[in-house]
Amino acid sequence: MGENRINLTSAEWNVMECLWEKGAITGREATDMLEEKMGWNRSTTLTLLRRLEEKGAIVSDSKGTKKLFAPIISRDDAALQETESFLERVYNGSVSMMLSAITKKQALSKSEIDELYAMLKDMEGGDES
Amino acid sequence: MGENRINLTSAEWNVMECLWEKGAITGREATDMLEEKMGWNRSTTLTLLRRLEEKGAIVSDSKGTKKLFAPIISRDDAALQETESFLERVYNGSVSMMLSAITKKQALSKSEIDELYAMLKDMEGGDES
DNA sequence: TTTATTTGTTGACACTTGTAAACAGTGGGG
DNA sequence: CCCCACTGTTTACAAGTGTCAACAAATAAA
Repeated sequence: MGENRINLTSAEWNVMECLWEKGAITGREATDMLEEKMGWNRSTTLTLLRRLEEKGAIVSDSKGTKKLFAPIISRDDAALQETESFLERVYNGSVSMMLSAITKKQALSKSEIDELYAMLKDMEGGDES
Repeated sequence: MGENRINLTSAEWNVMECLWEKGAITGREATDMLEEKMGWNRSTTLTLLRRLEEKGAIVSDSKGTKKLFAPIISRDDAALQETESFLERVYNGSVSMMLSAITKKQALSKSEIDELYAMLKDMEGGDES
């Protein structure tokens, strides 16, 4: 596939979260959810859905009157792309530089630390049980 | 310090990088650097400098004809703020979730892993007992 | 079948961002 | 003293974003 490089705006992320959570939703469900969660006007949500479809992030299936929207790009892919451009822009692409910046200001929670630890151990192949 | 919540755009980051690198620069130096590095027109750089001053990210000192621009916010602070909003938006504020996403697609370099490891060990050591 | 309601489509508008041309003050050379 | 090069200020403009109101098609309700 080639239509990559899809860039989601902040508002669009909120819409996508719904799609990813539900898998596929009708316009009604979307407007309800986002009215609830974000206080958005119906039109706002529908506009965002249209724009998302235009940029190829989702597809819509018009069965009868109602439309069904479903995500094309996965949350992982979207997140990863965001992450790459973010890391590049702010930390010259270095993860550890970011981690260092974070921990300099606010401590990570114990559970967060544990998780990271486990992850790294895993990657390394665990040389230090 | 109270005028926080400064949000830098992608283009503005490039300008700030110069300021952070040099500490303080004249308009001339800035336009030269960014013409070199980004291919920007003189006006573009000057506009960005103005906007950055408007949003309180830098200050200018008009000594005689030439202006001297200097950063107000530190790179660390700017980076941290970006990081927070980014993590929130994309990973629900979870660092480990991000790390996991990254490593799922591309392996971190050995040195990157080592660095992270050291950092964590350091943190953990603090509240061992 | 009229009318009210639901659902989708268009048009709009203010604001931000990226880029730059046009204009203006000024200080040095000739 | 006049003009030029240099530096800074204004104005502009197209795209992108966040938000909706208006309008239209279709359906359910009266």
